[in-house]
Amino acid sequence: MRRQPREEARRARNDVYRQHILEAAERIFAEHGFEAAKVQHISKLAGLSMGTIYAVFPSKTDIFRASLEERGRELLALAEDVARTKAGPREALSALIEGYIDYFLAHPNWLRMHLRLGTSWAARPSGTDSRAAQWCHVLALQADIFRRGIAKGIFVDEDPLYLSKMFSVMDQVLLSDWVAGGMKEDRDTLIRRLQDMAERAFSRPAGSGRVSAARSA
Amino acid sequence: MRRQPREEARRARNDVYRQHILEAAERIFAEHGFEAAKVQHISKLAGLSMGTIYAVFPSKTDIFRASLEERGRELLALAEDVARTKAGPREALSALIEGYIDYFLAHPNWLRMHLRLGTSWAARPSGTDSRAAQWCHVLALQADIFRRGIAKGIFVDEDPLYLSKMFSVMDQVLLSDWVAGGMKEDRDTLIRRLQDMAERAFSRPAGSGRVSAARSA
Amino acid sequence: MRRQPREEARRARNDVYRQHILEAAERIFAEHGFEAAKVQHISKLAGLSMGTIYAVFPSKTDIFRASLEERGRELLALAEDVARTKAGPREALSALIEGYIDYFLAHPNWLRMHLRLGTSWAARPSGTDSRAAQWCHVLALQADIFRRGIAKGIFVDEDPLYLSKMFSVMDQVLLSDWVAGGMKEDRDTLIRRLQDMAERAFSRPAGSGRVSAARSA
Amino acid sequence: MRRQPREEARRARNDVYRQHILEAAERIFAEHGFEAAKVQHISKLAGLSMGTIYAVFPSKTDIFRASLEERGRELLALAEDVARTKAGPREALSALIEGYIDYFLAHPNWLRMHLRLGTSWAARPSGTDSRAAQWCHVLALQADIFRRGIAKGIFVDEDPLYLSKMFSVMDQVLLSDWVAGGMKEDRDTLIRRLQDMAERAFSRPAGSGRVSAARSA
DNA sequence: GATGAATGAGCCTTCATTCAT
DNA sequence: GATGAATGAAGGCTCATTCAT
Repeated sequence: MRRQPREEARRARNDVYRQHILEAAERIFAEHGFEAAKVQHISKLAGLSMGTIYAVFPSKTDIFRASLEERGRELLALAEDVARTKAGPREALSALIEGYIDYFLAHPNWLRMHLRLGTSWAARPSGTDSRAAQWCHVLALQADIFRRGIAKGIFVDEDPLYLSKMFSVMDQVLLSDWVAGGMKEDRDTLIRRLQDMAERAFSRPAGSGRVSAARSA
Repeated sequence: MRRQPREEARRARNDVYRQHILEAAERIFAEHGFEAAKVQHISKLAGLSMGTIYAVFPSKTDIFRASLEERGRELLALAEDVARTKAGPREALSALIEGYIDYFLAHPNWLRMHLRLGTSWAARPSGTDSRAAQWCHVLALQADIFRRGIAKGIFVDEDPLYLSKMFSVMDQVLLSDWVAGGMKEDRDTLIRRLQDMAERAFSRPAGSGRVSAARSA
Repeated sequence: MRRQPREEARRARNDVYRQHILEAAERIFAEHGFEAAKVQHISKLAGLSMGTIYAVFPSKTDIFRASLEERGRELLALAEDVARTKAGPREALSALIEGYIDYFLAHPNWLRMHLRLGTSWAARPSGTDSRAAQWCHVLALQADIFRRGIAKGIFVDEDPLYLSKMFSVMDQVLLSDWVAGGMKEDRDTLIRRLQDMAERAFSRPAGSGRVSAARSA
Repeated sequence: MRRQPREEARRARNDVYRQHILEAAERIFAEHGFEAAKVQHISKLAGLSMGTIYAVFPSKTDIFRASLEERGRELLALAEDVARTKAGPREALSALIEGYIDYFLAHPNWLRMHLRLGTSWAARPSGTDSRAAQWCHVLALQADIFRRGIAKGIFVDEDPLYLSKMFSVMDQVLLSDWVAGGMKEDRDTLIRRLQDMAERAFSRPAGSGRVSAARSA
């Protein structure tokens, strides 16, 4: 029973280190990419010794994975939350947009790191890692929203997963464009721009189906 | 005059090697990314010795750059051609879609490699290399098409560069989705899907013209 | 104030390594020459890992240069000291002989390494490095002693730089002969042999030149 | 019997190649040193293909060795000739000086290559090769001249091999100084300078020793 | 427990040597 | 016989990981 508090203390300290390391790592990974990033740099930036880093994470790859998964989990939770609470597909999409943009604004390094990966929305990421599974999960949740929207005639009749991927990259392009442009626009402008784009890209054109199709050709 | 044919032969052989190496390299780079790709692997896949590889390319980095630039140049030429010959913004966009899809279908590994980079449409690509400049050029050409379309009231009134980036990733997502799905759809289906998506995403919604246009200007 | 000792300790350890590596390297370089010497060998001989070697010296070339320069600096200091303190050219030469022999006896591997270079007293050493400049400096200092001796009618009327080079190789031959012969003679014998040789080779023969020649014998 | 002429022709052609390659090699070795010299360069300079080079010499090392031995043999022959024909030690030394200087003036690249080795007069040259043996032979022949001179009271009473080595480096320094200075002095000046130096360095000083000293002056 | 110096496996690149033409 | 393109073993250097303090 005496060991309990000590164990707790250890765990608490470990968690503090964990977050601290992840933040440093994200910045390094964002700036150099996985391979070019040196654990030494992470250690320096975090102000922790190599030993401490390796006491918390078994390997460089694990740090990377952890970052991807941890943030991914948060995004996933966000998507799940939206999927659970928002009945209307349009409202759900709108909520996702707000949620994602807020999240990325809060974690710009992770955004850059994520953008660097590029393959996120591609098929088979190099490692058969759980990060891919996670991302698939996010895409699936989004796809589900699209599926419901398609069924209701709100969204265009395309493969929901395809729409889901399109949605994700739109999100990413918007933000990467924002990063590239010096992060000048404010949150609401970003949200509106993405809302507009999504509205256009995914909404079934008025009167489409049957008749008006002739006009769109 | 006797030396001429020999020199030509050498050059011809060198070009064959060059293409052969680039193809092998693109596959390796596509699968592992630049850093994790080992020249040894490229050499094995190409069925050529290290020495031969290094007789054609001075370094691993040069192979990478060459691939990016060579293909990039072709894509750029394509975009320039479209920009020059197609007067109407809508026709130009349509021609780009056909051109890109045909090109990527012919070079799937390069597509994957390109997708891996991810940063193409992001701000500051890792190296201050000409590849970035090239990509910027492509984006600028596309942006010009959008600018003309916006001026004519055909496309939505958004930053043309932003639209240009969106267009590029849509292209890439479509194709990466196609790769992920086992390359089942045929060319025309792909083109139509992308045409539809672009039409929706970039065309000024019917009725949005006229009145509100004044405000947005 | 706490960091001071740690920093000092690091520096001290680094210096120990530095000397240790240089000693091992000198032996390897002495035995194989620069190109044929493998860093691996140095590492093995020093009992240090590659990483440690490269933590102290940035490159193989730097190890070589460091050795040449470090010892060269000591020799240069010796020559400068002699040039400064000894008024009479003959005493100066004598002091140089003692100094050099003592120095080389203390650093036989460096002697062999230096002998290998061979070009020390030749025109254009391979690298346009400071080592050449250093050696030139030593030769110039010696030449100055000869110049003064020539002016006083003590030394033969030849190009001082030529005499300086001759003097240097005599030194080297004596010692290399001593190394080749198993290092049997003691310090004083070596010094006497070189003194005698230098006396004969450089002193103005009796009766040559004017009057005072007689006194110089 | 038909094969004989063909065999002879082959041998003759081979000899022409051999000399041609050696000359090119000497220049390359002189300029870059053994390790840094590339067989490719030798091939280019000689205007012969790699295959031809390797048809004549089994390896790069063999080219080097051949050059050293071939020229060394000529020098050895020269020394042997002098040793055989010149009775008086002083005349012999004088003849050697003329012979060496003429030889080196005729083969400046070999001189530079030889100077680069540096170890000629050092103890144990890296390879236990015949070149060392050869050089030892030259040194021994010279030593014999000195021995005779010492016995006659003409030369100073020092180890003849030591004197022989000293003589060799003096030769080399003189020539390397000449090379360094832009090869301005003419043959006779060089010979006189070396004669003077040798006379001073090796001759028994007047009045040293008893009787014969008078004669030696 | 924390440190950071030490380790050494692994990669890019070169060049002596070979062999198909 | 001559060619020179192709080969691949080997070496300099880096950096993820460990362990003595």
